[in-house]
Amino acid sequence: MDDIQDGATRTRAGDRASAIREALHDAIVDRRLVPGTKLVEDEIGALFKASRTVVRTALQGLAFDGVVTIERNRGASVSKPSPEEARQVFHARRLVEPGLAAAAAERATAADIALLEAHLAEEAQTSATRGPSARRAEIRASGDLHLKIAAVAGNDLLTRFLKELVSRSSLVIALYGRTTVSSCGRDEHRAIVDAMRRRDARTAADLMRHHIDHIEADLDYRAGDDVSLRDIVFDGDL
Amino acid sequence: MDDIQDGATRTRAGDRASAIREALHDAIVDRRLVPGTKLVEDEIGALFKASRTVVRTALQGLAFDGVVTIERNRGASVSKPSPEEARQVFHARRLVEPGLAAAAAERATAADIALLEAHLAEEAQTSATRGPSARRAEIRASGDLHLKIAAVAGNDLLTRFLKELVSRSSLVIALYGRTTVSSCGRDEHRAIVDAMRRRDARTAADLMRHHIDHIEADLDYRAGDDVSLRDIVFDGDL
DNA sequence: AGACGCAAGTTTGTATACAATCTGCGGCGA
DNA sequence: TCGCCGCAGATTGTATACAAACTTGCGTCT
Repeated sequence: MDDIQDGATRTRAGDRASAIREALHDAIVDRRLVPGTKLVEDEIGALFKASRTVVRTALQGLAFDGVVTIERNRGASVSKPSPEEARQVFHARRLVEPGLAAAAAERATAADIALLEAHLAEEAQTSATRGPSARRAEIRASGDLHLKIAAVAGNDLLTRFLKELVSRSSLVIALYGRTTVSSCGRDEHRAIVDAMRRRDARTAADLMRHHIDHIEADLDYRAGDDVSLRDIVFDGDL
Repeated sequence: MDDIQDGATRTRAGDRASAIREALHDAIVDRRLVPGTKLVEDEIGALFKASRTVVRTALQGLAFDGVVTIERNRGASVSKPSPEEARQVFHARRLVEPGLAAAAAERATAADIALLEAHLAEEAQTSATRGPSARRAEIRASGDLHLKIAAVAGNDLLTRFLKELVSRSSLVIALYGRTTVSSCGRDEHRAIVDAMRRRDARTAADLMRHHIDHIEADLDYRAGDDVSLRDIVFDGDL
């Protein structure tokens, strides 16, 4: 918890709580803050030069996003989704995203497609680069495409919900991901966008479904299926 | 804003913010608080004998649920979804609920079915009763069945999301509903539960889709498509 | 008479003070 | 030596005080 301030989208002053919230949110989905990290109100307040009052509202907002967990009298920490929660995240994505992809395929304008293609190009570029910050950019970009598709579909509620799902996915992958990244294959992304350009809603939905299956296939949920502890202590893989 | 305190599920002391939040949430979906009502922090604080601090967190929570809108320096008020938002709510429900119904049909145990049937019985009873409070109970119950089905499907994330959608639907119906209630036909509810007992996921999903269509068909989105005012003043229906 | 502007009152935004709770360490006793 | 009790530090929960912003109504000027 050191180089966070930088990432803050220095939004208009006045909504400082939102600024802090976004900065922390970014740090979490980027995995600069790993699951389990304690988030002490005073520390964050000092970091952003804000009183505990505004830090608190920021943390509460993150708790609603599901990326932070608040326990009474225990404070806030970066969420550690259980395997069960992780499964539910992907179940929800399988249920929602194909429909979103189909809707996007039907509604996409030329400008929308251009935006998505630009995103693919950017993905290709960062994946060529090496280094930890490039890798972070890659992780983030892979989730961003899903959000951009949702935006094209044009339903703000579903977009917000998917944003939550993608954020949680980032935590899940951090905890249970086998390979550190790879996962969100760029080829699959390209295929989905291609289907959209062809206005092929059915195919876009199918490709999206498989894509999500592939992401989840890279996970290994054995890591304390109940509340862990027993498995962790006596198995010792981790 | 008078007889709210009563409805408060006097939950365990300690989480007073949640108690206030639930009480207000109930009051809103019950339409005891109509869209547009201003929610002043001091008033609510006096009502619940709590400081503005806890009232604030409660209101922020409701804002995340989407049933309350907070404008900077303007305070909180019960949300007034625009026709566009209303359409998005039902679009989201059409996308999510059939899949939820299918999942519920596959997973439902005998106990689950019994619970849903009990709910149907209760619905039948309250719909026989007259009076405003019975009508309120009916409105609430009709939404509750959808949530119970989601609970059977066993995905907490989707259940939470649907809870938000149902709450917003209540506001939408309050604003754009043609008939005051009727809408959520009990017959359709029964048919859905029947399909679940038969483990007929496909039919359950189809019935749910049609059911949602029927609910939305009872709406009339012409009612100030932009920001109203002009229409309201010069049309005078209301 | 109408419009503009100022000032009082109301309401929210933020900071800070105090109380309650939890955590960890050290001493005491078996 | 091990375990339990209790105190001290740290951290959160709640209340309150003060500052900033908005709203409203009145008075004055044109």
